[in-house]
Amino acid sequence: MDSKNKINNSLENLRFAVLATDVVCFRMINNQLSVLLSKTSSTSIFSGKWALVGGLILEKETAEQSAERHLLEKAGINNVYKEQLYTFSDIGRDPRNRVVSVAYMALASNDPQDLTKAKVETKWLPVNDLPVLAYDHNQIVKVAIDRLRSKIGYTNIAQYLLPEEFTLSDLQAVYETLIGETLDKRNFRRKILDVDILIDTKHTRKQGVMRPATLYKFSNSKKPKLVNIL
Amino acid sequence: MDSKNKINNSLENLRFAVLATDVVCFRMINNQLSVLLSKTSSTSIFSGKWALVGGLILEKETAEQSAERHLLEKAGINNVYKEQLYTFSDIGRDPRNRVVSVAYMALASNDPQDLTKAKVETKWLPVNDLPVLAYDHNQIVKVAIDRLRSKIGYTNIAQYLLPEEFTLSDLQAVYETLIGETLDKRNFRRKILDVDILIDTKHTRKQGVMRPATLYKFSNSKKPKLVNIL
DNA sequence: ACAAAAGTGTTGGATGTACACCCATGA
DNA sequence: TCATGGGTGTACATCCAACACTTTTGT
Repeated sequence: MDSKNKINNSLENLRFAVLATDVVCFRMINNQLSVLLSKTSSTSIFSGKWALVGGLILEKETAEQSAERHLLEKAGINNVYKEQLYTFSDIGRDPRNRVVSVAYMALASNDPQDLTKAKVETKWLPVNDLPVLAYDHNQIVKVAIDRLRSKIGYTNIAQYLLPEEFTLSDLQAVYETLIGETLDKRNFRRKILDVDILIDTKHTRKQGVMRPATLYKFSNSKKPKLVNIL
Repeated sequence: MDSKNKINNSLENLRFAVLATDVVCFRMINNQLSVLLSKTSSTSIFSGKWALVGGLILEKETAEQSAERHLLEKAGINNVYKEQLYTFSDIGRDPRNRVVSVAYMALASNDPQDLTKAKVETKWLPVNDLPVLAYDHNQIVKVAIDRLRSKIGYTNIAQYLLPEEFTLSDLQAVYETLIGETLDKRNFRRKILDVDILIDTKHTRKQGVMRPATLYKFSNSKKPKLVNIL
């Protein structure tokens, strides 16, 4: 790469790969961690298999912008928490061409989809019950689950899986599902209230026949104090 | 992307980017966290500036293989701990072409270089004293430092910055440098020995005029138990 | 009055922190 | 014998885990 000519001459050879992004978008459904899938077109080599939402990165967008765009255009999801997960560059991961994919993890709360904007068929499946997905997408989901499980322990990331206002029982259920064990209600409440990241909204929610629960929200003004639940 | 023709016709347009990798290789020098830099060629647009070690990803290699290759070919470094850091895809990060870089963090112990294999001029600089680097490499280094600082708290990653055998004082110094505060010697030793990841090699190291220190090594057989130093 | 989830305190054990002196060695 | 880093124990405070019953509501 010493002269400009050399660069230009070889440029076509160096541009051998297509860039893509895949988004592992999680959401809690009936206390199960669920992932957003989209149906591949019936003419693709994975004809009819389910895949993550994603697609090509365009020349004038960053990987993150591309992930946002695909989430919105394909699934009608906008404005959710998102973080870069890992870049998958195995040579044969797409049998047709070399495709390098920058994967993202996204976390949504209830009912995040505006289906009028969704261009492809999507569905949510519990992560414990996934079929064989297209490409290496099972592997990508696994990496995302590991990341989410580990971050729940030392960050307040759980908030992105909940609506704006939620009960302490809702929050506890998210923790319990993600770490896979039950927690003591009294200890959980004391700890989560002690670290001072929740605000009592003074609202309550009645459901059915039980005593109404008070609703809390996360105080995003405070510095991200760690929560050491178990 | 419905027909094969459409794919082939547009493929050249979709291959707009060059893929590269950049490696943030850390090492402790005189109790300072230091990073490996390489000199850019004097004909590059960053003529003479220092940059991370890295380069293009080739058609037949993964990002990780490419990072390994560049570390070896350019800096003569082989067989070090390595983990994927982040993928940088900002549109203007290389002023000449669109270059998407998959960055890695590498951790080396003392004197990891075989300089007979190093093809370019390199040096190690303390991270607290870096000049303006080429491209967005200052930003990449910052991400790597943040990652390392945070992982030191809940993993045993410190081991990769030390030689095979080391004293407890060596290990404590790595922790102290990375977290930026001093630790109590007795508490540090008790905790690190309690978690049962170190093996007493029965060797000792004398240096200068002091009492010899016993050398330990990490027991990689054990499951990666966490160390909660501070 | 009952069903169902909300909400609430205490105690014993474990863990973490603060702290200062003697030891082994080579010069 | 001195200078240097190596190595050791205890007491107090704090944090964490285990544990069960009362409250509020709608039917």
